[in-house]
Amino acid sequence: MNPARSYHHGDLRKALIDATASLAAEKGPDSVSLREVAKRARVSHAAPYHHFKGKAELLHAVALEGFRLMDVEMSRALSRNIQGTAYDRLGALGAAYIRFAAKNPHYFRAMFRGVAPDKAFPDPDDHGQKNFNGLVAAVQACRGETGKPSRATMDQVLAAWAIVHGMACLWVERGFCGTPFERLGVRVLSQRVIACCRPLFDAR
Amino acid sequence: MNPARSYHHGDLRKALIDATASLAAEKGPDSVSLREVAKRARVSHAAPYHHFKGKAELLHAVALEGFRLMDVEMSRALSRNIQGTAYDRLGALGAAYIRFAAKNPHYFRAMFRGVAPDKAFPDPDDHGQKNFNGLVAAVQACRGETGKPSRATMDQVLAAWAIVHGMACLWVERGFCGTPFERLGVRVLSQRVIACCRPLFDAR
DNA sequence: AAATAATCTTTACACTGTCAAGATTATTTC
DNA sequence: GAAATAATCTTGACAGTGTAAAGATTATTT
Repeated sequence: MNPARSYHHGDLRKALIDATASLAAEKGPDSVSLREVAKRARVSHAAPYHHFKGKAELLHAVALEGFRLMDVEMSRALSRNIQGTAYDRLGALGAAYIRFAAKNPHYFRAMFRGVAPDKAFPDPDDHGQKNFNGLVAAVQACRGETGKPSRATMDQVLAAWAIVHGMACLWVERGFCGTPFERLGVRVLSQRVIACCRPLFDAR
Repeated sequence: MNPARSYHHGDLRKALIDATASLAAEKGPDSVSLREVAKRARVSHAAPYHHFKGKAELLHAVALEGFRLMDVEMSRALSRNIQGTAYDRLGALGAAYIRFAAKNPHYFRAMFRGVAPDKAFPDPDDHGQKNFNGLVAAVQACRGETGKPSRATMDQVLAAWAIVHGMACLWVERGFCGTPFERLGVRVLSQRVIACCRPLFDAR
């Protein structure tokens, strides 16, 4: 039997998540409606309620998918830079963060628009945590530190995260409009910022 | 004649902006409806359309008001630190940026949620530009540079902006949940990140 | 005083999120 | 395998939403 044409959809949950993401990519995140998502999945307007408690939970699922995809990209960036300095790897990590946001603004927005406060929905795999641990390890490697991260290390982790997150947000939300950075591409901007911050993490 | 009770409101435009801001502060930015804004201003649900083309333009006006308020705070921060090093002033500027976002998350969100792309609405005073120029000047002062800012200076401007903006976004959107930074307050976090980045801007 | 413009209200419409009740299919139980 | 149960999807309904058009009221200009 063809599951695509049966009364039951087969894998509607994933279809809804994908439809939401693509719809957000096309029309912006604020104009994604549950009904159009359902229509795009060729399903009635109330069908999503059998897989999600409501719109918020669907958007949260999109966010989790985003964290998963980002985790994949970050891991790739690390594995591509095994034969480099520790700072090369940290820089590659940061560049991957920004590149992911620029390439998938819809996912990125879903990930950082009030997702955390709704702790009602648990994170099965917690890719966000994995990303964070990878960042800590990369900073530690730069400082030649092992074991429990020191406070100075955690301060640098905070700084590194803030830098790339700020760049990502400003780019995604068009924050550079009206400034001299307006004309530059993400690649150039991220490269410059990372090079500029090198003395912070590569000290000695 | 009492303007508050006449058929004409008197200063409905400002009342609508304020109502939108306070409503966003209470119920979150996504659940602010034009109709409730109008109700809060004791006016019929279609009255706002005589002052704004639609919901988007009203939100844009809130964003502009946010830039104005932020400009005030940043100027204050500068004037409070006249008798300090150049880096003190830059740090104060950054701290003010983060503090503003933490104290006025609704304004901050309105300012950086796809405001720029709608270039249809002009900015009368452009406080965003003023803020940016202040940042450039502060970085230049740290480097003892005068005249046209060099590329190295602009790179540092980019880095400084990204750092404080990233911190602000992560705090406002609860991005630190699930990390060791979760328990710390904004003040501590911003202070640490600024101190941590000092060698970048205070070099020599 | 009359005419015009600005401001606000009323009415209407399509669209939204959500729920309840019923229809259809899959899975379990005997 | 047949009956019972659960899972999934549909239909219908409701209050709220943004927006537009047309009418009512007040300010401003002529």
